[in-house]
Amino acid sequence: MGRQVTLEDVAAEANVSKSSVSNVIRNHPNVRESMRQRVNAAIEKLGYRPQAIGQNLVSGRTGLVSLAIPNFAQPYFAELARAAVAAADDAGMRLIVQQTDNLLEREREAADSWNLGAADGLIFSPSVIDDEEIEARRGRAPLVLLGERSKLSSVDRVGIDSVAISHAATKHLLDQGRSRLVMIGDKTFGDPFVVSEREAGFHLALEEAGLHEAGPVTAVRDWTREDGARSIEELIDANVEFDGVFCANDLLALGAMSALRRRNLKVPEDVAVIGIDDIEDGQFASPTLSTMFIDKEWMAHEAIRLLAKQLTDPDSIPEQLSVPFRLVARESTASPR
Amino acid sequence: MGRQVTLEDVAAEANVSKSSVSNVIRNHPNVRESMRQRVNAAIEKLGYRPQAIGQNLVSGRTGLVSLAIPNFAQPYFAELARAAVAAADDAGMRLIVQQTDNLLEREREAADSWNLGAADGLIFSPSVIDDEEIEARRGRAPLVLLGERSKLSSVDRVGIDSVAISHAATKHLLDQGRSRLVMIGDKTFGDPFVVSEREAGFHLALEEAGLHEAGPVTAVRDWTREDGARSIEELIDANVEFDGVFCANDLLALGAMSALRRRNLKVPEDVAVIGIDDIEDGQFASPTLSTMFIDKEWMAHEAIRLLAKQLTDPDSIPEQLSVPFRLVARESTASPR
DNA sequence: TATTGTATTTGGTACGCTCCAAATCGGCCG
DNA sequence: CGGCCGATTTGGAGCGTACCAAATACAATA
Repeated sequence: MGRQVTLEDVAAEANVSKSSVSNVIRNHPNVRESMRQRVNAAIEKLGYRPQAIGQNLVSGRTGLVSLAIPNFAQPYFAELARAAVAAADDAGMRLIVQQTDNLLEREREAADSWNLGAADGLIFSPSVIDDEEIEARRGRAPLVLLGERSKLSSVDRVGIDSVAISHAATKHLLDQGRSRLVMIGDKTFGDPFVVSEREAGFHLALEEAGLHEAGPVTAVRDWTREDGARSIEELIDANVEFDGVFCANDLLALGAMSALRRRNLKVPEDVAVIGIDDIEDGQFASPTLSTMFIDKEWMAHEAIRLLAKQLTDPDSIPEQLSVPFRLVARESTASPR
Repeated sequence: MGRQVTLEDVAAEANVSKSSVSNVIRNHPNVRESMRQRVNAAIEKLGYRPQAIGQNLVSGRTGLVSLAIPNFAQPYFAELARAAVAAADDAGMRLIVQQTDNLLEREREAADSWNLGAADGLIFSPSVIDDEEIEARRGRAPLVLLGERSKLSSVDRVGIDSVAISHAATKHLLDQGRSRLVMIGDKTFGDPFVVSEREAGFHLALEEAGLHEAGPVTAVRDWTREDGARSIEELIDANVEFDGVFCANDLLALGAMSALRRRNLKVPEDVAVIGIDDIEDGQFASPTLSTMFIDKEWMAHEAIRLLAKQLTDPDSIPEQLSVPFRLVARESTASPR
């Protein structure tokens, strides 16, 4: 099978120089019409397609950005990925994807500048690796972190103010008249920083309400439906009494609702449930799930913007942003009448 | 800021030739220990990282594969993407992602060999574009199609036997004692081939059961929860009587269940619902959703295998595979007692 | 027609790395 | 100690494209 057609082949076919072909392709202003036609004819005839590799070599850029997130199938990240692909597209970039599965080793690989491969930069949503290590492993390539806020001010970051979000979610439960609250999702596994922030927000709201005796916070392995369901069963089996559940994310909340139903507890009559993320499932769950909306499109858009900024100006000053959020009250936290 | 460190810089630092540095990096067998150490020291000192672009240029390969699917946020595709990323990783490849949003124009771009960019090949799950056009637009680059079966035998394809799957799903509803069936999801929008296959399976099962008078099949714009919900409301508003709903995918089914609940119809007591895909949500829906399991990991794995095969042998004979599936009966189709 | 200035075209080099043939090294045998 | 041979190392030629300075073509002017 014939090898790839190159610029040079086209030049030979059209009896012109490589440069002229290049000029036509990149439609350089000063190209005579006759030249354009001759070259285009040759391109057509040979079925030539510019090969990105060659272009990249010259420019030193590939237009590719690496996106490293824990799990593409998890709705929050799936929605984030969707937004990121779209945002990258708008910016004329493409995404190379990596999945860390919340494994430290995989996150290390992702953070390691060794593994950038062809990408011009990295957008990384870390889970278990800590900031210092990310900082240590990053090369000189552009890096944008996604997710929780961080003490690190040397890196561009599109953050989530988990304390404020959790506080608002918990306060909503309290406002709806719930007072015996539990939280699902704590710091035992996963990103220690995230969960402690979410837990902090939870406790903060309880204290503001004068509930100094905090409800239990259950540990989960991952933030999945299974874990949410299991947590509820453990609480019930331990005879914990509660009328409100704050879940560290919507997936846990959906799992929790599923287990509550299995144990014949009615949501929201017996127990109110609220999550975080506002994934689409929540709108169609039964009952519909109250949650904290997080603007994933904004996150993706800003992440791409920050990356582009670094690409343009490697010495730009890092920004730390905080994503917009708001309460979305649905059936799962309706007041018991 | 200092530019990228190159192989040549390392060679200069270590006082050896570029070739030797290259040998050490690619750990060529015949390299003396002293050489290895000297070079590694220099690499360490300069913080050198091989730049993929250079390697690619020589090999003509980037190790990147493009994955084009409609929507990363849609659970079926999210799960497929997750599996694909993992499978690519196992094969030492990485994925560049594209999202077509079921738009013909975007699918054309994806299919167009122009847009392969740095990728060595393309794994494409088409939705609205037809086979002939894909065939016409593909260059010589490796291509693997995902999704429905096709008449095209000139392309590797990991197919879904939609007729058989829909037939099995519909038969399950009938087996559970339902007889007034409707189907949600038809050929008006989206991939004409897919839906007509799914519809064909539906009708086939009805005819086998002697129900020659087929139930209505509602058209949907996309295959989303919203569309599933709207379809149910339209059916009810049109006073259609039914005790079983076959949905072309799980998302439609989840939307349908949500609307049924809103209209005070009990699932499965009043109406049984079944979907296709076995997305994770279904297990935690209320009631849990019966569905047809489709092995997405197998699909992803085979797709990568086929792509690798084409990369190895460009003249290999195209294969058309059919993904394994099976019925997963859950609460939503339990028999009314 | 010679001249000048502008519009086009072109040759050649650089990009970072791999690979291969040729050169060099080092040890061993006679 | 010279000669050999296998083990190492090295120079240099690409890989496909962009860019730039230099060369050439063309048109208009004197």
